[in-house]
Amino acid sequence: MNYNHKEIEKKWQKYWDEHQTFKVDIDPSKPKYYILDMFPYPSGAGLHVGHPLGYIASDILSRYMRLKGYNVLHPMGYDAFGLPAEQYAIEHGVHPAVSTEKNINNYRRQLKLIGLSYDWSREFRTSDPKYYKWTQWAFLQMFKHWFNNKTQKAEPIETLIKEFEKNGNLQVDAACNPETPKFTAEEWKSFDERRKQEILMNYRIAYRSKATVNWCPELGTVLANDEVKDGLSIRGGYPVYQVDLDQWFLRTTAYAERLLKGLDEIDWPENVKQIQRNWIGRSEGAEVYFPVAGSEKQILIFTTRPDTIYGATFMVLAPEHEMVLEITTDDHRKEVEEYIDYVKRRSERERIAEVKNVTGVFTGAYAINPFTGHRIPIWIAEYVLKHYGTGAIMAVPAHDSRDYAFARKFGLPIIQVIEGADITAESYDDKHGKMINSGIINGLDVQEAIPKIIDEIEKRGLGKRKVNYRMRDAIFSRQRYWGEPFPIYYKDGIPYPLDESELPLELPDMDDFRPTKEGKPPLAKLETWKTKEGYPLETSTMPGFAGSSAYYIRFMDPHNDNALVSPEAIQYWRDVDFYIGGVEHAVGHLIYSRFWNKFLKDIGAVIEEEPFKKLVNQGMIQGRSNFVYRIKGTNTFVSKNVKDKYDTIKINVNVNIVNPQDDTLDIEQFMKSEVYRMIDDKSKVSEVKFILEKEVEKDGKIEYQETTLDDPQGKYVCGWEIEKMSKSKYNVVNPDDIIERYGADTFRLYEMFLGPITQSKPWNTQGIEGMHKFVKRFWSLYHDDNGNFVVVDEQPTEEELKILHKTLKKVSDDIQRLSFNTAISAFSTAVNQFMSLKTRKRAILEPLIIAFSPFAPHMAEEIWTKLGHEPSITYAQFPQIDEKYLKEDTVEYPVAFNGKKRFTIEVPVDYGEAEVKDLVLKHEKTSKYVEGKKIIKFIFVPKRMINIVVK
RNA sequence: GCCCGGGUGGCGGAAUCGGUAGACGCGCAUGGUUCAGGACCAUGUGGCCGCAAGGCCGUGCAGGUUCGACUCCUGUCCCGGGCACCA
Repeated sequence: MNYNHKEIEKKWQKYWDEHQTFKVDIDPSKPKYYILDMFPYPSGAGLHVGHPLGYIASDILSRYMRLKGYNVLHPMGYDAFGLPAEQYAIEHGVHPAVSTEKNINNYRRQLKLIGLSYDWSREFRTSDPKYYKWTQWAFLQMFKHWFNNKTQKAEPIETLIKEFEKNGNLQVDAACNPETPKFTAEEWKSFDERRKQEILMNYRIAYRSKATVNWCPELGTVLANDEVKDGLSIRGGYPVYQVDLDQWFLRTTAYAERLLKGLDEIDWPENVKQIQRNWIGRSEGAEVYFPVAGSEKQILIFTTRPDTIYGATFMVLAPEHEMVLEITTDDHRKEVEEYIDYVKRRSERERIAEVKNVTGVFTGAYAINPFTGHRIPIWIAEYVLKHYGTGAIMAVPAHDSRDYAFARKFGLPIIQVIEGADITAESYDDKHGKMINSGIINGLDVQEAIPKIIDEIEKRGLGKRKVNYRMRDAIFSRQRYWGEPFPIYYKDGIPYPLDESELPLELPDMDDFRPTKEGKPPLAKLETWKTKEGYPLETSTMPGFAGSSAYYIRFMDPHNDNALVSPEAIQYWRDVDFYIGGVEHAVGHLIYSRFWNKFLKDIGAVIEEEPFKKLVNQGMIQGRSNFVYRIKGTNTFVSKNVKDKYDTIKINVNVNIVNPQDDTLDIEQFMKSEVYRMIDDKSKVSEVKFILEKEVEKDGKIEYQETTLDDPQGKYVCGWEIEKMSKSKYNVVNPDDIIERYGADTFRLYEMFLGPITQSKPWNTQGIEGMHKFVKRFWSLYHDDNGNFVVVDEQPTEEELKILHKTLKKVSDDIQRLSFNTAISAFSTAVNQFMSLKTRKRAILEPLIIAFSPFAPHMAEEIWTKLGHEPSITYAQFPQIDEKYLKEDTVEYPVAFNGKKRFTIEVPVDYGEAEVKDLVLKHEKTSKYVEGKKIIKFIFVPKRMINIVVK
């Protein structure tokens, strides 16, 4: 019998399961290597062929590293809490725990079918109380710590209390709420419990605060900024509004500097680093106080262009700025209040849609420009954001395009302070040029003016140097059911932490998990949601990213009930060496994880500053969609090449009823399954008509003619396009089907062969045939036509050894640089060569199968045992590469004349320039190109090429 | 608008350091095998001219540097992604 993938793959998957082949433990005698896939959110749809791309790549690397003697930690688990399961539950009445369980079982089945070498003993899901105990624990630690800016580290809140008792907060430099009042030790001691807790809350790393948040009424929850796009929720696409609510936050901004610096030390794709830098949004500048005319009040602004302060001709505050109503004069109050109201009602989406239409109103108040002494009007406008900087700006219309547009619209003065710019039609925003009209900095270049003016600002006590970040603290609560409960209870409305001994605080079972009509979380409906003393517990739950923030740590020691991770485990495994996943997590998960890890490092729970040393983003596998064309207003479908004279609409048709070779539609299947979805008047299914096409040759050219169903030459040809693979486009290819037909080994190889791992590329089911052929050819190196094992113990030839060692070298290099497609090419070349040499020798074929085993592990195991070894090939040793066989005796040099290659010449490898030159000049073909010409230069690049310049 | 990627045969892609462009595979063509289809095997396959030998052109486009450019530089077009009133 010949190669039977079904039998072999089943056999070895069972063996791996029963023997726990990939189970790892701490082993100080071996170097560790931690390879992690971004764990999946198990959706009901299961895996399509695009999902395993990254898993297969990391699996090949894992298996390769094992062969190289590393102790490889390669785990898998499930990110199981979150909105989709709950949304599904609400719509279908299935409890999220039930649907999650079902989906996980399906995912596990599919993953095992691919032959992925996970240590399944470490599997967990984030919705398991044993797991989320440690998510809650980490939250409690964040609640009990503050961030000391001086040490750039989290410290226990007790140290802060001690300092308050000693010196108040006058000498404290902490990441805290900017509105925290200053107080002395005496004042601190005089505060009551409520006041003390309120103040401490301003310092905690996990804290509760009223804040303007993205409220999505349709989902009944608050969303993080990265869960909102263009004013709509990413999940569901529902409108999102800005409202003030009490929320839990993580003080991620405290770590802004460390998050930024850390990026320089890690091996991540440059674009992901760039996205994170952008998101952190560091900018240097100054904070400056502008006094309000005729008042004691001052307005603090942030600017990155203090050099242009002499050109500041007005000020603008965010409409939500707390001083707006204080400074507004009575004759402008009505307008101002109306404007604030107008801004509040607008969703972010509307604001974005109207970027070019500048709006704003005058408050009636004036400020004094501290450098020019001029009275400048104070306006409010929605283009100034409450959350960035201080929520107030000095407007320099000559050198800022937004201020310029505003000044032009409202007729405000424009003063140029940088020489040479033409500001008649637009502002000059560049940071180059000489300062003019600028008092003490006149004549300086912008770059010199900035530090000088900041020095002056500081000297005069007007403000100070300031680094500002665009990043905001992460909102950490969701008004939903299916998430981790907070280990927090309320006494007199003040939040207190549960004792660690009470963890995990388990999510109670509920039947109706819809949010209440008033927008209260589902848990608020539970009478029993209280501590044993009867204090009410926090009713919101943690967001989706909570459970995924430290899961990589938990995999190091997944069943430890006494600690997140044991000291021995973290000491040994330390961090993730290789992390692979989609680029869509560039800011969400990957920022939160880095933050979480840094915090855990500060409290001594982990060792490394950065959690993921190397990151790779696999590309997307796109689908090939097919379309049918329906003539508008009818139930008639017209074939692609004859559709142009009709007014048609194209509709995605299920790719499984279209022949991938020529895109012809299976009309019978179509009538059975698809038609109903596509026609307008469902009662007229019986009237569905088709206009087919047939090819006709006319004057030597092929033309398409319309024809009907009863014409045997007639066919319905579908249109096609490369699109994202998704259920709604009916272009999903299921890995189960592919594996059933071709086997997991072929599937793995084909996914890798499609192209570079980081690149997106279309799935093409046609091509897999070629890969299947290759796998069978590989198998046939070891077997005859009747399936007999035919490997023999004979001495290999020099030629065979050369092919083997070159292949080993190439494959080894390619795996290390993640170039799996070229590694497979190398195997293909080698197999072709061994086939024609009829190589049957153990000394060649045994090393070859070891090297191939990361790619096609099932076949490799089978051959390995036939070669007489004990299973499993997993812990075999990667063959030694012998340099001796990589060297050639001769080099084939291309010989070019004036840069054009004319012929090649075979030269012994040890020939020097003089000998090669001699050979080339004597060569019969050379005369043709040098005849009647002069040789100007002879260029010889050893082992590369020869170029002769003639004239 | 700004910031990253990327444009190579009919298709997926290769060329790792400036040195033989198109490896490997799909598809296609021809032949063998077969009652036939399929499977398998062999050969060919960037374009143009040519029976051939050979020649010319060719990595989005236009220039430049170099003995030599897919690779480096300048400009430009197109495609994909990220950010976008961020002071």
